[in-house]
Amino acid sequence: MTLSEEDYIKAIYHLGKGEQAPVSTNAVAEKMDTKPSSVTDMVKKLSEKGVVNYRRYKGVRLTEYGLKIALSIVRKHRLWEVFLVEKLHFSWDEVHEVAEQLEHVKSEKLIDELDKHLGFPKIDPHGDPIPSKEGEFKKAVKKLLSEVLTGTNGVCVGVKDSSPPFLKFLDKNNIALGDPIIVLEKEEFDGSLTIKINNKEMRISEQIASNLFVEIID
Amino acid sequence: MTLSEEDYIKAIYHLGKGEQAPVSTNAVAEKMDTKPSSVTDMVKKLSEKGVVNYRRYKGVRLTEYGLKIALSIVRKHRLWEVFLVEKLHFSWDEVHEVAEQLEHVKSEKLIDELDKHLGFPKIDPHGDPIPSKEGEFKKAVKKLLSEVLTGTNGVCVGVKDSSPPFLKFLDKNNIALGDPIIVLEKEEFDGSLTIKINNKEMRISEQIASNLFVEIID
DNA sequence: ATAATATTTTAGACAAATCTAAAAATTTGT
DNA sequence: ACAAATTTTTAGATTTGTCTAAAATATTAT
Repeated sequence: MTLSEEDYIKAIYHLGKGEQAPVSTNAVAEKMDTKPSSVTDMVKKLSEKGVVNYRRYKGVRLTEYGLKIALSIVRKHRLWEVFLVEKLHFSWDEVHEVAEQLEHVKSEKLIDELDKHLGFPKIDPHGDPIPSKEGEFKKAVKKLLSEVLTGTNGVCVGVKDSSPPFLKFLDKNNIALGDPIIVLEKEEFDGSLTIKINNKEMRISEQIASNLFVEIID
Repeated sequence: MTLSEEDYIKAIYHLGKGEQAPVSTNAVAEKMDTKPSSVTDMVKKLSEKGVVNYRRYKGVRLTEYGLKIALSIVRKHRLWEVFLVEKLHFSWDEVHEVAEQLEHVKSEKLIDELDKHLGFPKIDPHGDPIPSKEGEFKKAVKKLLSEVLTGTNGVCVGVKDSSPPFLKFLDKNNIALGDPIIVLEKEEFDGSLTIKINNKEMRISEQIASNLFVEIID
């Protein structure tokens, strides 16, 4: 697969939400910042290679083979994102464009070893799940922080209460959307939590925890 | 710079030994596994961009600007090689083709942080020096292991005594050419050394050390 | 149902990087 | 020094991925 082909496969995958729905030429063109006619050309080529099913004017869908390729690219992309954040101190919003380049590097051993080096993470810094080598992955689920089990890894993805005092609290404590979070301990007595966020441990009250949404792997 | 341009720049750099000597079209073609006519075309383009000096039939040389680019590519290549060996357990002979891909990833922060993550190494797993961000680097020097200072990082590059018993000894102890080596301690009494090789500590006699050449940074 | 609108495809052109075959310049051998 | 051999360049073609403009198909609104 060439660079360009891989980019198209990924775009079709992401637009296909899961995978099934056929994706329109225009949608792909917009996502890839290119022209619909270019998409038509590429999609024909991918179809000949057995990567997508395509009928003219009817949109395009990944085949099973194409889905496998897409998942392996997504896996690489997300593992590299974890690497950049955990090992190289990138912030979660800086990683995308670099991972976009790294995901195209071809070496099975590289990815296997990177996975091991990172401790086989199941979730990336944006809270999205990382497909296994075999292309399986769990869906991410949104829960209130107060409802997750001790030991859970997740990512902050939203607030229930968006009042200024609460937002100010988050800001003051350096908690931002997209931050990875781990629940280390739950205090039975008052429902307060010890969490690790941005590599810093802190304790938060049940009130706070029940107003913060996190995305976790089910 | 495109992928292809970067590959040509690197080839011209390596063939130029240091940098100065003009490099023949044929030599570049052979190194890049392409045809001389393709080299001529590319070299014209690089010349227009100010990367090389080129006069037809006279060969090609990097400009100062071109040299800077070459050194930044070499720096990236060698830092990735260190990463692959030290963090991902690649052996020194597996790293090249993967580093060849990684070296093209564009992100200044990525390389700065990688450098930091690796502890600012000065030498790659093949014993070649790593240029600094500013494009400076020390020359590698070949010495007998017995002559280097405690704490030195180096790479096995040859033997003085190539008799079967000595080679058998190296083999039995898993010491091969290309292996990275660190001198941890020198025993004054008998001149024996404690070294770390292949991530394993071992003690070797002065006799052995004075028959093994290592490449180090001066 | 059909006209207007929007989407998608086709046809033909272009730039980048490569190739082959032939021409031009350089180097070598005597 | 000059013919032969070698190296290098030119000219023209090819492939990949893209583009524009026009034609074909599908969708929508009345």
